[in-house]
Amino acid sequence: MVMIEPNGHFCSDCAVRATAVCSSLDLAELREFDHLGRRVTFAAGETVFSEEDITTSFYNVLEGVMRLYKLLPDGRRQIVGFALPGDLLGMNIAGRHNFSADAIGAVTVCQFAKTAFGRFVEDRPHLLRRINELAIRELSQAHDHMVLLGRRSAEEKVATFLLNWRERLVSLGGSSDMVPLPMNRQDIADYLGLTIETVSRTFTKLERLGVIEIIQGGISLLDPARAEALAAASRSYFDF
Amino acid sequence: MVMIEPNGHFCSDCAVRATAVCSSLDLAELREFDHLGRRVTFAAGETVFSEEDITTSFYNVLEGVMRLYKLLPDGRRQIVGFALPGDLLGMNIAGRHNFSADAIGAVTVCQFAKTAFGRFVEDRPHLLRRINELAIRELSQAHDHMVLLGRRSAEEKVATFLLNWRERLVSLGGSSDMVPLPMNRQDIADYLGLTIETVSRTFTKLERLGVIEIIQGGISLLDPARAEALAAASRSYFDF
DNA sequence: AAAGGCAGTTGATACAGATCAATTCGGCGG
DNA sequence: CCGCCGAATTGATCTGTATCAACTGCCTTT
Repeated sequence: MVMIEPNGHFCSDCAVRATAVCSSLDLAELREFDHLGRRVTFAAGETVFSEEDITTSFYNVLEGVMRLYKLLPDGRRQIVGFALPGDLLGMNIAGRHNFSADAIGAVTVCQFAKTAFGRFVEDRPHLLRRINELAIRELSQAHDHMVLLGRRSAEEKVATFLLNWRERLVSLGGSSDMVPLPMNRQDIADYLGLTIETVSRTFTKLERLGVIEIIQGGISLLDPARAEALAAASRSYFDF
Repeated sequence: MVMIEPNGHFCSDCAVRATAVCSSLDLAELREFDHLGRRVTFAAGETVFSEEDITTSFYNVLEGVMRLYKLLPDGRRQIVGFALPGDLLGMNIAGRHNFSADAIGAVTVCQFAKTAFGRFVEDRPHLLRRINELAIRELSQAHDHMVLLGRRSAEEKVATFLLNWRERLVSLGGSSDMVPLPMNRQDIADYLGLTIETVSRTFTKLERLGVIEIIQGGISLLDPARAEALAAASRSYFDF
């Protein structure tokens, strides 16, 4: 973990300015906000915080991808989400994180001391409303993911994952046919409630079907419509 | 759906006063709040709102149990949660519910028009903070449920469900050995990502093990410690 | 360029839980 | 009290995914 420029950075030219929590702040507030956060960088594989830890900070992801996960005592892991630039981490009840977070590849976050951040939010209901909005959006995504985990087949899971991941990257300015997958197969398996072998086989199957092409560090989405059809729970491609 | 006493009720003697959103309101605010909500009753099996519906109201559960679920186009169902007295429903993004809600047995809710409720919240940050707290608590529960759906065996799922359900009922003043199950086996199956037959077999198994006794409308928890052991992911009962 | 190592793929087999099919139980109307 | 009907249970069998095991390919180190 490396801290850079404790205060030498300005929110006004931050990359995630438009999408993150801070989108609800005006210029005067932003200037104050500058002094609250500090940029911190984590190397690939480093743990940013652990499930049992007492929450002392909020984190705003600026660059990179993180895996958010929970472990069972015997080592089984469920990844509850991947965090991308603009995502806010650290909201919790009872003062403890409810999942762990690792950097996948290098990650830069904007870290806020919980107390200072709390004071800042105190008399800014619009910021609180923005935080609430983010929490509810996440809750909604969590519900969608429950459907996937509880009721979808391996093929549907993988196709859905690829499409959703692509959509998130597109909304951050990514291309729509090349889909980078910075996480490894095990991460994908633990996200989808599958084993690494099943994920691998399903990728291969989708490739054989001409839906995707497996390339270094990701996939190329050859047939998005077909992928949608495989992801959806419709009985067949053309039934209505 | 039956509306009773549009305004003849008082928040100050509401059953869920202490646990619901309204716990953050003072007496003066409560008096104002009286005029915002109206009590509405739903019969067993009635749908309170559907996933596609535009959100026009918030609902505060006063009595009864609701199932919250999402459907796939081909009819597969995932129950994302059960709502009990004190729970707040209707928080959403983009103005649409993100799941459907049915009454299991008779249900009474306190219904608020979204616009009026929104105005009331507007200049009451403490209420907003309370709502945020509830949203984050639900998000945390959602994460726990993802672990269950993605990484736990049928036996662990059922044992975990029974313990968690009991805990919720206890916190509402229920007894701790008799656990009523107002939902049917299909509901439990759709909540746990299992089939009805697997749920039934697992209940029978737990009964054979002497962990529970299956009784009308619920179970009796004979051996809570053993149930905990089955729910947890430890390798064995006594492993170090 | 060879060697080592880890991530990913592929194959063979096992098994938990799904599916299909009766059967039993319990509440309710006549 | 009897017969009906939906919910729950139980049984037999099937199957999707896990598990166990080997192999491949790519990057890294020397």
